[in-house]
Amino acid sequence: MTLEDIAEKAGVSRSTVSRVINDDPRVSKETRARVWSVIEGEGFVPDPLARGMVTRRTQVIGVVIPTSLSAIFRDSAYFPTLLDGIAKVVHSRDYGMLLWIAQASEEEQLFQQRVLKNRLMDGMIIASATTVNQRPFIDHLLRLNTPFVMVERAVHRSDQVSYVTIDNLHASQDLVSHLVKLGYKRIATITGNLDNVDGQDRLKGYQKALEQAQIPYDSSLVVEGDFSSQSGYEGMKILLQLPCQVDAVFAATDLTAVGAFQAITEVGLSIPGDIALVGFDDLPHASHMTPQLTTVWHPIQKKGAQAAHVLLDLIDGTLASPQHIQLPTRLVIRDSCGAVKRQEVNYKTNGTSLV
Amino acid sequence: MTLEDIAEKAGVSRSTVSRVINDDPRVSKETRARVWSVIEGEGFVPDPLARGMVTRRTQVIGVVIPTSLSAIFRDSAYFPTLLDGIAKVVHSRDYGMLLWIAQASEEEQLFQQRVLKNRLMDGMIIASATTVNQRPFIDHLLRLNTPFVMVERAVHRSDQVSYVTIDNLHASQDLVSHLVKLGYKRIATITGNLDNVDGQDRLKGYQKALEQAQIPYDSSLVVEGDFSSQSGYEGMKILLQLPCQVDAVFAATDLTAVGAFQAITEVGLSIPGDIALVGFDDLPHASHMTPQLTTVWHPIQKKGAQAAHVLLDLIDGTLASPQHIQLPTRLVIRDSCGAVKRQEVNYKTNGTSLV
DNA sequence: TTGAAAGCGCTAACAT
DNA sequence: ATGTTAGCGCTTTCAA
Repeated sequence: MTLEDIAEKAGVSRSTVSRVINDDPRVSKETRARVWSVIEGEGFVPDPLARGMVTRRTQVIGVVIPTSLSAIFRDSAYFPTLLDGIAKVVHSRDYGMLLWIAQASEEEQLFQQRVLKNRLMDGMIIASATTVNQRPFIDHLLRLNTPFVMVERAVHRSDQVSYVTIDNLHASQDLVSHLVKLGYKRIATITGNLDNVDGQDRLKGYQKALEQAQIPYDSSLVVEGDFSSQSGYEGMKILLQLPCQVDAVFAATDLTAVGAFQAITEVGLSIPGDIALVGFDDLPHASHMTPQLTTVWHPIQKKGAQAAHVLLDLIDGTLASPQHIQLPTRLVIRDSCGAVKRQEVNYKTNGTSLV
Repeated sequence: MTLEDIAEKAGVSRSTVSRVINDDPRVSKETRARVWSVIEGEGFVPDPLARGMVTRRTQVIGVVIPTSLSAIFRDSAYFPTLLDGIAKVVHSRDYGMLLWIAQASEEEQLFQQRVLKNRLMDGMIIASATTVNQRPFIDHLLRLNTPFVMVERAVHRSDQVSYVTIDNLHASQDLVSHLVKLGYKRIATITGNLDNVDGQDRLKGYQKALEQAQIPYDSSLVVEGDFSSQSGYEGMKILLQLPCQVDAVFAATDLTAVGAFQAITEVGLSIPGDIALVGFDDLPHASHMTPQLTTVWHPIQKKGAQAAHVLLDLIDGTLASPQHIQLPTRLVIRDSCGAVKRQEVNYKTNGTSLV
């Protein structure tokens, strides 16, 4: 079934059918109605390949989840939530979504090549990247003039790159300041992946909070993790061995907090009695734990949705690059920081908006 | 950059370049080498649209996550793990993956139409469906002769449909039989979505285990859920109100078990002391809980990988539909069923293979 | 072993 | 308001 077939059945030329399909005003009411009825009757859908060939548009965008973080994809609700937000917008604007998930075993470069080689995409969303490896990738995209949006603060060529993010630094700073205010003295942190801007900024926030409270920075209280729960578990083991007793821990993500939680529980210590624990993200994990986790909520789904909107607008030409969007976050105080005792707290009712 | 450009630079015709790219043997060694060097030198990649236009192949498959379960997508590691398995194979076989996630608010029919309308896919993987709504969808796919694979036992036109699944019925039966053997008398279940075959089969397994143990079936011990943790929470609340004391609960998925866990903990009861709790899936949740959850492990990632292989083979013509593949499962006995006390158990060392 | 030419199904410029 | 025509960049006959 082609345009030609429809044209014949409707007694018009194929250009007229094309015009009807593309809502070209230069078609009479009667013709339009007649053609539409044939199209509907036959259940005709124009071939996207043929159409793409001439318009140079595929109505497909790519969503890239790179090596460094694809393992986290499975264990945390972060990426699925982000994808959900992206999908919502992408589908409503009649686009498809080509998903690229890097394999753990694979060279990052090979992965990038595979993605870059695919010419089916009108643009792409980069759902996280390392500050080092993103460079050649981004340079390539810029050179090809492919529209793209990052879902974190761009550090490389940031003046030319669009992104949607949150203020990781200040959100973390406020979270750690909250611990300071509660009287904790030996506050440790298990960081995220420090190749990643989000990880870097969360560490900076921790440092700033201590600095502001005039607590001297102690590098032995900083353990490098990678956003995974395993790194939380192992990081916490290290912190528990320290001669000086740690009294509070900031895990760079809720998933990491889950790992730390397990390590703390295993040695028979209690939260927050012996050690306070806070996370970041407000994933479902956070409210399913006992005690419930104090954390930073941020609009993950909306982040995805915004990124999709920006990308699609960039593709449409409605918007010009670069767009730098920062979404608000919120400190969610629950039980694990020791601020509230024996009382259910839910961010919906108790959230303190800080941004 | 087109074939023509390469052809000119290499001093051959565009058909020859096409032959080189497609590994046609009818090209001399010398010509082949010369053409390749130009291709590489220019970083040329043939346009997939133009190519697809003539071959009727896009090197893209669709992965469909329908309405009924897209909410779960965010909260459970199930779909991400499945996607990871699919991606692994799909990418290694040089295919792309168009992801279709239904929106909660959206009509199921509209969603199906959107997916069906996209003619960019060579085939699709249906990652779960309701037994009712899958019918028109599957009929349509069959009519169009589109290759597709389901990731659950097909009930509609199963003789013509390929699928990759596990034996939900016997796995559940063995799990509940395990509870019976431990001496539990009033075993309840919070089911999965009963519109879904996996949910149905897990309930049937529960019923069979009781029947085999000659425990009379009590419908008040069966609460209908939908795979979500919230349904576990709410279902457990109902079970806790029952006049007769429930002593064990089979949640149709680990996520549901997490919800039930919370409800049990909230009223001050202990697991497994007061109530035993078992789940299904062996998601990361299961081993992160305290006590760790007794559950059924199944190869989710492999299920995705197999489905992808079958689909790609179907597209290649290497395989003929229908393929019915059943993957093995394993009962994972941990602490929450009360079989083991104060001792760490990991399925890697203690898993009892049942299939 | 290579080249010339037709054509996949559509859009868009041009003609009427 | 509608039809005619020329491609988009490939693969694939058919000829040589």
